[in-house]
Amino acid sequence: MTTVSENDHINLLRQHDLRPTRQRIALAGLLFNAPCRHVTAETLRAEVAAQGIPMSLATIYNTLNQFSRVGLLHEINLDDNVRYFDTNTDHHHHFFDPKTNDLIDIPAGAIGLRSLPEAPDGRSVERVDVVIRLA
Amino acid sequence: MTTVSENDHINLLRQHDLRPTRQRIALAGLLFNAPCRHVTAETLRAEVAAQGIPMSLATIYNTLNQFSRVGLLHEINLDDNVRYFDTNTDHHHHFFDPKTNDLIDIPAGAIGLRSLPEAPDGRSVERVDVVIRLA
DNA sequence: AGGCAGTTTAGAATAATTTTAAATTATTTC
DNA sequence: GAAATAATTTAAAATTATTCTAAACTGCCT
Repeated sequence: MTTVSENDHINLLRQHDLRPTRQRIALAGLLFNAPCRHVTAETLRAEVAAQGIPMSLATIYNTLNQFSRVGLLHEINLDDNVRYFDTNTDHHHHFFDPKTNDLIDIPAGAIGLRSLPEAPDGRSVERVDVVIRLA
Repeated sequence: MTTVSENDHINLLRQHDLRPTRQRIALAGLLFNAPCRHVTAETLRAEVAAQGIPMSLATIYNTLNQFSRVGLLHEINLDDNVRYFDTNTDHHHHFFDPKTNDLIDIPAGAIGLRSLPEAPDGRSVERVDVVIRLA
């Protein structure tokens, strides 16, 4: 009864020193089967519930944070004070629709940044994030 | 006892259909005397307290939201789930230091954006926000 | 199978913000 | 200028998102 992608996810978890527990495998299944997803703890909880998988909200938060920490997810903060998690961990940018809170990925190469200002004093640039807000 | 800048702030408030109450005048004084400030409800509350002005936290939140609504402030959301308010309402970008949560303004002209992707279907671009995250 | 460490869980705790309804204060009217 | 009116402020409760706690559970190693 163990599907192919389930085994992939078990390996993925092991590679990141995360025990492949039932709930982590289920969440990996929801997150990593589609190519690029944007979820919050609540949207993910709704999906989990829709599949009838029993899981506490604390586990969803813990798992999102763990996946983030090991680099399987990327965290984004937008207007509403809710954490979004993006399964696309490549460097990229976003369209954001403030009406629906929808996010759409933009590959890093699709936006050309010319003439970035110097970082202050001894600091360096870690990353440049562009959000194109839609009307 | 009414200072020049206080009268300016009273006019500013009136221009935006906000009654010049004691607390709105005090907050305008703290916010709009310096050229460009980044505050949160809590940092502003600390300043208010330091000046010995009695004011409830709810009023600070209400006022920040009202100033924002009429365009006197601009709201920014960053890593920590706290709302920042920027007294610079021109279109501009930011350096952000995740260690200290400091924000530094970057004038819009200092960043050249080439080749923005098309907005999806019938949507249009409202604004482009660039955050340069420092390490 | 047994034991241990890592996980999950329900529920309490925390943090940021908003709401409520009563008290206060700025404006309007006389 | 004082009374009436409507907007504002306030303390406290409510709400929302998230984290923490300590007990129960489960994967893993032998």
